[in-house]
Amino acid sequence: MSAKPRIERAALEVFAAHGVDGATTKLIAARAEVSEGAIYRHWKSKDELAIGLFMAAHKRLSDLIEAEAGAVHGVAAKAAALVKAYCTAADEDWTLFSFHLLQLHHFLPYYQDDGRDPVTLVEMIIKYAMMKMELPPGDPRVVAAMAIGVITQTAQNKAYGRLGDDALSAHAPLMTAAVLAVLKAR
Amino acid sequence: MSAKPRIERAALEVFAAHGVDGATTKLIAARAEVSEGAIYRHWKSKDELAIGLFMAAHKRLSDLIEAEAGAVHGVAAKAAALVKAYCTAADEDWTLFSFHLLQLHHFLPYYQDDGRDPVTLVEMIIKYAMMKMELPPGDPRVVAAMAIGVITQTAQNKAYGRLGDDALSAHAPLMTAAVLAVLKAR
DNA sequence: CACTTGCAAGTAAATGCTCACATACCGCCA
DNA sequence: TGGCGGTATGTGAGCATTTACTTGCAAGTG
Repeated sequence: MSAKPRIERAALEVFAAHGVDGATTKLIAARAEVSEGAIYRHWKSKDELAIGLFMAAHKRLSDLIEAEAGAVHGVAAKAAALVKAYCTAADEDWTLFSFHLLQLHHFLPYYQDDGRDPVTLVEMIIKYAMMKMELPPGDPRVVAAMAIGVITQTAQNKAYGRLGDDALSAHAPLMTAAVLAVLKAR
Repeated sequence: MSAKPRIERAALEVFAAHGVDGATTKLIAARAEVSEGAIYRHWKSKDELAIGLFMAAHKRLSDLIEAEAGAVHGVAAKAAALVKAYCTAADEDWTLFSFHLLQLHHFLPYYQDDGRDPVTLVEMIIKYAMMKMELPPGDPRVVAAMAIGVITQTAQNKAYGRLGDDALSAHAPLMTAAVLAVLKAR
């Protein structure tokens, strides 16, 4: 079996557990049952490996949000779509998702803001809904942050082991109601 | 002027910017305009320094939540108190607060759960309110996470520079309404 | 053969931390 | 008051270890 996917999995787990700076190439190699040199056959540096994994998660989540939210109309449906996007990403690869969640701030300097990150996407949805009077007025940046916070903090607490082993989607109905309530609250 | 407080400030800034593992003792010393050795006159290790700072922030926030929420009655007032506690902590020392916010997961293994962390405190408030039928039933762990997420994600986006330079408390009314909406939503 | 993938041993640089030494501070008693 | 000793504080060169990464070689593949 090829080493590359094994290294990716191992790196993901180690990065999620120890952070990018706390992770060592030795640990990653050991976990993948591969020599350290093997890593450098496929990536130029530890950081390139980390960035690649992070961007994959980032893109996956952004794509899901765009697809789910773009397919429906009305605030309630958009809220449900947002929750569904996060839950799908979390359920289909929890390690990748939690790595993205917990290490976000490490990579902020890297990703160019092409407006395709989750926060900006949600901001735009909210702005549009406010224009159409489907939502009461208010700073869209703050409203977006609060709505996303409902989901991400729940996911974080799950990552911290405070919510048991249920999939994130087990809490989707509750989160959907809460996101919608946040959007409408003022 | 004594070096200890200067080191604490410098460490806080460097930890917040680079993370605990990414921060070097050399950088901290340089920023504090102090020799590296001076750090070790006051702390046994870099980690001890980091843990000390983190715990100070952790305790401050927990104390504020306990005090503010303990002084009022009713769900609406408790929600306002929670927001006020976070805003006070953030406004009185933003560097300390954002360090605590962004590096939380690094210190999770350390703090013994004596039930005095912010999440547990909020969970207990919610449980009690549900018992008294002031809130609709639901998993208190998830409801607490969602309510806190409204505040922490807003703070995180501010830390990421997405909300301008206003104090966190500038958004307190909006956050209070949102937290209350989350608590009641189902 | 050409090319990719993997290994084991190694390298230079960096990191956290120490230690011998210097200086500032402070109570104490003549 | 002023000199004295003990302690707390700060220095910076230096140490052992760890780190990311490299390199020469071998085996698999087509």
